[in-house]
Amino acid sequence: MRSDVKDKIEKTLKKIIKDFKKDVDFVVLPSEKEEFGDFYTNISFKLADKENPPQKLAEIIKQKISSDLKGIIKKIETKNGFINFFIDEDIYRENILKIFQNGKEYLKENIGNGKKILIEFVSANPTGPLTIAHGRQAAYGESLSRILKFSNFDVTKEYYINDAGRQMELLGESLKARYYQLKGIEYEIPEDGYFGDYLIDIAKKIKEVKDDKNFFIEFAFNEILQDIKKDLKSFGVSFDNWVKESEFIKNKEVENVLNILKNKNLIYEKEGSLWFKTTVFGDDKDRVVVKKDKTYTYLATDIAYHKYKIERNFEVIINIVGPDHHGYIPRLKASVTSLGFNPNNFIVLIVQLTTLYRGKEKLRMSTRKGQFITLRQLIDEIGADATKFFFLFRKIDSHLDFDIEVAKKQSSENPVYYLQYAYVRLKHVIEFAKEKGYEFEGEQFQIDLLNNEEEIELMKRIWKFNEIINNVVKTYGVHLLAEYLLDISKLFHSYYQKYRIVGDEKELTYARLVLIKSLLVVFELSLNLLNISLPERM
RNA sequence: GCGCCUGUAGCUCAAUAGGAUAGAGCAUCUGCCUUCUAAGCAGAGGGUUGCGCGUUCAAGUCGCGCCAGGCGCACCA
Repeated sequence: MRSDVKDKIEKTLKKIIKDFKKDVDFVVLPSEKEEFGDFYTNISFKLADKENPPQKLAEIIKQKISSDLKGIIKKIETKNGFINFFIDEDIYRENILKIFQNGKEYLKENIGNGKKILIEFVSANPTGPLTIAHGRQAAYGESLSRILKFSNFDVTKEYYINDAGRQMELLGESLKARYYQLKGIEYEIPEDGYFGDYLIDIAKKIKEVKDDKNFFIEFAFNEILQDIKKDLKSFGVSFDNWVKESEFIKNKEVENVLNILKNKNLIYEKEGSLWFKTTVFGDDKDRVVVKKDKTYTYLATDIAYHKYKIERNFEVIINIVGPDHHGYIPRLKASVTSLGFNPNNFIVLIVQLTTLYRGKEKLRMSTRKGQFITLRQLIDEIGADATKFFFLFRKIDSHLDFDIEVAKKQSSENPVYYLQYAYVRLKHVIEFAKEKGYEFEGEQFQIDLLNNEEEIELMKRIWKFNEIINNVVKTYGVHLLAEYLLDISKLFHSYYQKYRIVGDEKELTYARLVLIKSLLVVFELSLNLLNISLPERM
C-alpha cells in the first residue's frame, strides 16, 4: 500500500538523520513531475549549513539509504538538492492484483481506529424549503461522513431541528394569513413573516382548522419537515438522528445545563436577563441566555444540545455550518469548553455560499421574502448527480458561482458525466470480455505484460488512492477525491482510445483485464464515497 | 470600525505541512468514428497568482500593510 512505502522512506530517513545530530522536520511527498520520480524529500535543505550545502548532503544521504530500500525503490536520484525516489514498478502491479483479488476491502485503511465522531450538518430551520446553500452543505457532509466511515471512524450524522421560538410563531402566523387569504378573508402576513409561495401550497392542504393555538405552527412545521426529508432523500443524504430543539426545553435540560453553568459561576444577571460569561473563553462579549421576557435565546437551547452531544461520548464533534454562523462559533466553543469538552476536538467547518446566476443576473436569496431557488428546483433542472458534483469538486472555502443557464446548457458536458462515462466503459469492457469467453477463474495473470507508459501511469494513479483518502481525512477536503477521480478518468479514456483491451493475445488481454477490474473497484468505491450514482449505461 | 472567507488563464476552479518549469475543465482553433459506447481521443494558443514590503536556501502558500468582493458583528434562528 502506498502509505506503507512512504512510511518506510520516512523511517529510513529518520534513522540516518541521527548521524547528523540535528533534529529537523522534513517531508516526503509525491513528486509533481515524472523526472522527479514518485516521491521526493527536502531533507537535505533542512540539514544544510554553510559547510554542507544541500547538494552535497543529498549525495551523502543517497549513499546511506539506497541499500535499505531495496525491493521498493528502483532508483534514487539527487537533483537541485532534492532526493527523488523512483518506485519499483512491480509494487504497482502487485497493488492492482491485490485490488483485483480483494476488491475495495484492500483499499480500506484503518485511519480512524473506531474513533467516535458526530457530524451535525444541514440543520436548516423548518420554516421553508431547503436552499442551494443547504444543498452544498448536505452534499459535503454526506460525502465527508462516508469517507470517514470508510476510514474506520465511527460516524453519527445528525440534524438539529429548530422547532422552538419566535421563528416558529412567525411561521404559524404566516400560514394562518395564507389560509384566510385563500378563504377570501383579509389577513396580513406579519412584517417579518414568511412570504414564500410554498406557504400558499401548504395552506391549500388544510382541510379543517383545529381549535388549538399551535395548530398553524404544527401544520406548517410538519409539512415543511416532510418536504425537507423528501428533498434530502432524493439527494441521497440521510441522517442517523433528528434532534428537536423543543425537546431540550420540555425535558428541562436547558434549565439543567444553565444551573450547571451557574454553579461554575459562569452565569450572571444583568438588566433583567441572564448572561453567559463567554468572554472567559475568548468571545468578544458575554451573551444572553434568558431574555427579559424569560424565554430562552437560541444559545441557551444550543448549550443543552451540545451537552447532549458531549454526553454521548463523541471524541470529535463536527459542526458543518454556513458562513452566516461564523460569529456564533466563539459562543459554541465557549459552551462545549465550559462543559469540559476539549475545544480542539470541536470542529466547525464553514461551507461558503454559492452565488446563483441565471445568465448574467445574480439571484439574491431570502427565505423570508420567498425569493430563492430551492434545492428541489436545482435537482429537477440539472439532476442530482450533476448538482452534487458541482458542489463537491470545489473546496468548501471557495465562494462559488453557479450559473444555472450554463449548468443546464452544458449538462452533458458536466464533469460528472465524464466520470460516469468512464465507469460505464469499464463495466462494458468486462462484459464484452466475458462474451468473448474471458473468464477469470483459475487464471495465472502475467501482469508484467502491463508495461507501456499509459498502463504504468494508470497503475501509479490507482496506487495513489490511499494517499488521497488520507489527505481528505486530514484536511476534510472532499474535493480532493473528486479531482482524483477526474484525473484518473482522463487517463483511462485516453488509454481506452489508444489500446485495445480485449484483443487476440490471450495473456495480454487477461493482464489488461486485471487493470480494468481494479480500476472499476476504485471507481465504484470513489463514486459511492462521493455519493454519486453508478449508471448501468449512458 | 472589528472578525472570518475569497482574489490564480477570457470564464469556473485546483495546487498535501512553504518546495523544482503554477495545473485542470469550459470557451476558442486544428485533426480523429468499418473493430471493447465519440457523453470519447490527439494537438494548439492562453499567466507579473489583486498590489507592496518582509521572513526563508525556496512564497500562490507564512507575516505585516493596502485594494476589491462575500458573509457576519442581536435579549433573530
